[in-house]
Amino acid sequence: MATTRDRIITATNELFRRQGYNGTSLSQISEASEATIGSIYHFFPGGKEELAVAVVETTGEVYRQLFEAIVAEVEGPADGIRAFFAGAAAVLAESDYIDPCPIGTVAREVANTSEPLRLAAERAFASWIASAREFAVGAGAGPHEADRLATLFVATVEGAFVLSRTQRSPAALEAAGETFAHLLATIDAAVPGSHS
Amino acid sequence: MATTRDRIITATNELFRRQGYNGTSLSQISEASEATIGSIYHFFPGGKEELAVAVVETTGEVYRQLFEAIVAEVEGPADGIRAFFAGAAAVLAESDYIDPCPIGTVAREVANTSEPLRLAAERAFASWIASAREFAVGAGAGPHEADRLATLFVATVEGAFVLSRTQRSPAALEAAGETFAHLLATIDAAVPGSHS
DNA sequence: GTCTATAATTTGATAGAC
DNA sequence: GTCTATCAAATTATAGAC
Repeated sequence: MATTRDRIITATNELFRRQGYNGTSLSQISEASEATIGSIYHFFPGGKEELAVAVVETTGEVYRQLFEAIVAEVEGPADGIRAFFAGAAAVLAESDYIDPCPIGTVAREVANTSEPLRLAAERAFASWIASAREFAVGAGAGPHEADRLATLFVATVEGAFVLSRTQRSPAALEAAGETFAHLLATIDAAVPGSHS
Repeated sequence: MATTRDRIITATNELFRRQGYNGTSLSQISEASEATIGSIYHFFPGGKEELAVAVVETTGEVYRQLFEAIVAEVEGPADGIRAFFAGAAAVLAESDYIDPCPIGTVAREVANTSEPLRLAAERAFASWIASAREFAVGAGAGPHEADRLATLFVATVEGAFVLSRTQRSPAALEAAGETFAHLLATIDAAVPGSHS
């Protein structure tokens, strides 16, 4: 059975996915989590901002593990990446195009107004990039190429979420999946940066 | 001299870039635009939502023209794309990493709560994709490949904005620029979709 | 077209009983 | 740990004089 703290984080995560940080009120969180405002402040004395940091940290870790699990269970890096984007597209369509990732939304909203939240989002992205970098190295990329591919991968995932969600179509995620699979399959030619 | 309506749109655009839609209040817009709340409702009777639609439409058109101007003045598609991403990185760093594009932020915030705003963002993205598609065709892509590259291009731009802004580093935009220039330079091999 | 005044509601946050 | 009651401030929006 979920603890109160977990219920609050889960409910906030889902509300952020639909409405973002500023669009979600504590009263909504209280109602959705079946916890009183007093309980929320008991677990997160810093209020909404501290709660949001916890949500970003939790989600960042969950998604990092999810990425690693998906690509690990498929043979070959190109097919692993393909499976990842295909899975994301399926989840998005099933959820009626609710944002899969609250971190990107929150980051864009508050990067200039809340430094603790910006840093939490930066840490989450950094952990994804580190994970993707390892994956790229396993696919044959050199350290420099792996850096670049990993950074671009995370950016592409976030961007494809924005587009697919707005268009209510998996097209952007599909385009990203196919192109990235190709980049991994032709890894030496794909990244021209080794001579720069 | 700028009309009151233009001042309101410009000020709102800049506030959305820093704080997003829900994080920006009408009183802030009133102060920044030096127009009273009454004037705002005079020009936008539908209130904040109608104003935001106008901001998204205006910004979408401005950026479409900007993209076309940048790639037109450089020789060769690969270098044109490189110039585009390099320019975006420079603007971002100069502006202390304020979001270059309010549309992506607003789209993510309200895609599930305001259909008029979601549709405005979708139209803006569609116009960019159409412009990029023409560019890809000019670079030698077939119609199918051009569709895919153009969609991925817009997604990559948006995603690189999220990452560069959160990381306060141009790395993501640079990675996107180099990889996209390469994709355009090797256009037949880059998009494996023609046989699918 | 611009202004002030204000209505009605909601916000994030706190205090203190239990 | 959970609850209710409440605060001060801010929110979108409207009315009506000028």
